[in-house]
Formats: sequence, structure tokens, C-alpha cells
Amino acid sequence: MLMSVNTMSTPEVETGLAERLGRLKGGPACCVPEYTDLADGIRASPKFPRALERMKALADENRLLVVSLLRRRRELCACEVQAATGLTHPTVSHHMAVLVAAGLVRERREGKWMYYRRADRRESEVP
Amino acid sequence: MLMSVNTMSTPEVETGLAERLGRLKGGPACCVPEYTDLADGIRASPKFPRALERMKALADENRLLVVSLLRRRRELCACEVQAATGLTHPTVSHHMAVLVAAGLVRERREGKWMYYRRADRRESEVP
DNA sequence: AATATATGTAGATGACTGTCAACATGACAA
DNA sequence: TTGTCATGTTGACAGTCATCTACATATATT
Repeated sequence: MLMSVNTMSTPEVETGLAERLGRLKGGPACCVPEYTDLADGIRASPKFPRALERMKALADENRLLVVSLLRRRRELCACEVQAATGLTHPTVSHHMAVLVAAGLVRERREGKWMYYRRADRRESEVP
Repeated sequence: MLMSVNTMSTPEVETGLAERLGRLKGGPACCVPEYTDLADGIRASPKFPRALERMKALADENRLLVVSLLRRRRELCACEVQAATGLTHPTVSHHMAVLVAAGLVRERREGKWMYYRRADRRESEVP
């Protein structure tokens, strides 16, 4: 379990191995580039940037509140979001654009009004 | 469905109602304070600040990468996290502290080394 | 004890972003 | 058309945060 890298061999050999495989400059001597490759693989996945965008969209008090509200009310118009958050129109507009861009919320126009509803996906892991 | 507030009555009556119940200054005339109360209820829930803290913890490229790595490797030491992210030690230390504070990661000390592993909860909604 | 290694802490800096005021757009009513 | 209302856009400002360098702590080894 916990013998991933450190208990593999004596310090000299570890350092020699890491040196030979080219470890990060200034990094600890116990590290091998296996994790660099694994990390690059995760970063290269198309899922990763979109998941990051969703998390960034939810990492704001007001946006998380809006998503939570949309789990209780099927649909809200922009002015209702404004009433719920107490923000100004421009800020509400900005936040809703972030949520829509992240794929968490879908918008629908009806005359003057803008209606928002949760995107029916699996991004519902919010309180 | 979409007749939450706007189609309830004529504009004059709506405005009068909102005025009487005390709506936000500068806000649209179609809003009633029902959403303010509902929003306050959500914000007052003890779940809300902790969920927000988890989202903020995951809203960083390197921290999301670490959590994703911890779904593939049961345990990582700090130096392995450093190798995977390419960051400096202090930055790694900072990020891991954020993940631990958010309840997403648990830390375990063993001599010189610090081992991190995912907290076995339901915060695993990450790619 | 002295040295090397792994990690934590403090302070500073640069980038990002949430927020608002001011203006613009677009729809509906008189 | 003129006016009003709901919303979007722009630019600026302030606060937050990720990152690094430099120093400190702690553990293990010689």
C-alpha cells in the first residue's frame, strides 16, 4: 500500500534512478516520472477541462445558490435570480452566463424574460 | 411551469404587491420576496458553506488533478504530488492543506513522509 | 553532532475574478 | 413613435488566490 516509491531501494539507487530518468529540478529525490506521465494523461483527457470549468462555475457562493435554487424551483427568470441573490442585473447576467457556459444551466428566452433551468445531466452533485 | 411570477396578475397589481412586501431597490418590478426567503434558507443550511468549500477546493487545475490521481492511486506522498503537478514544495503543501480542510483528502504522517488519500465520503464526483 | 532529506510557514507578487455604474439592446404598451 | 421594463455589454475597481523565494521544522542517517 504505502510502499509505492520510497521503500523500493536504498537512497543512492533511488537518486541514481531518478537522475537517470530525469526528474524535476529541485524536487525530492524519492520521485520517479511515472506520476508526471499519469498526470499528463489525466490533463489530456477531454473530460478534465470541462470538469474543471464546472467546478469553477460552482465555486462561487451566488452561483452555487442559484443551482441549489434551481433544484427546488424548476425554472427561474433572471429577475427572480436577482431577487434571490440580492445582486445587480449585470452581476446576475455574468453569473448565469458562467453557469450556462459550464453546461450546468440552460437558458430559454421568452419575450423580455430570460428563463433558466438546470441542465438535465449528471452535474447535479450539489446540495 | 413558466408562470411562476410574471403571469400571475396585471403589472399594476404585481408592482403594488412587490412594493407592499418590500422588494429590492432598483430591482425589476416582477419580483416578490419569496425567493429572498428561499435563498436565505439555503444559505443558512450547514450543508451550504461546506459544499461551497468543497467546490472551491476542486476549482483549481492542480487540486482537481490531485484528486483525480488519488482515484487511480490509493495513496500518494507529497513528493509524488509534486512530481505529478510540477509545482514547488510550498505550493503543493498549500494545495494539500486546502483539500484536507475541505474534507476531500485525508493525510497521514509516516516519519518524514506525508501520505494523502481520498476521504471515503461522497465527495467523489470528479472525473 | 552534523548532514541530508521531506515538509511546513511567512511574506510578496501577479493574475484572476466578482462586483458595480453606465450605457446599449430589445421587447412590449400607449 | 415614445416610453417603460427586462436583460446584455463594457470598463473599472477591489478583493481573492495561486505561486514563488527564503527561512524554519522535523526526521533519518552517518
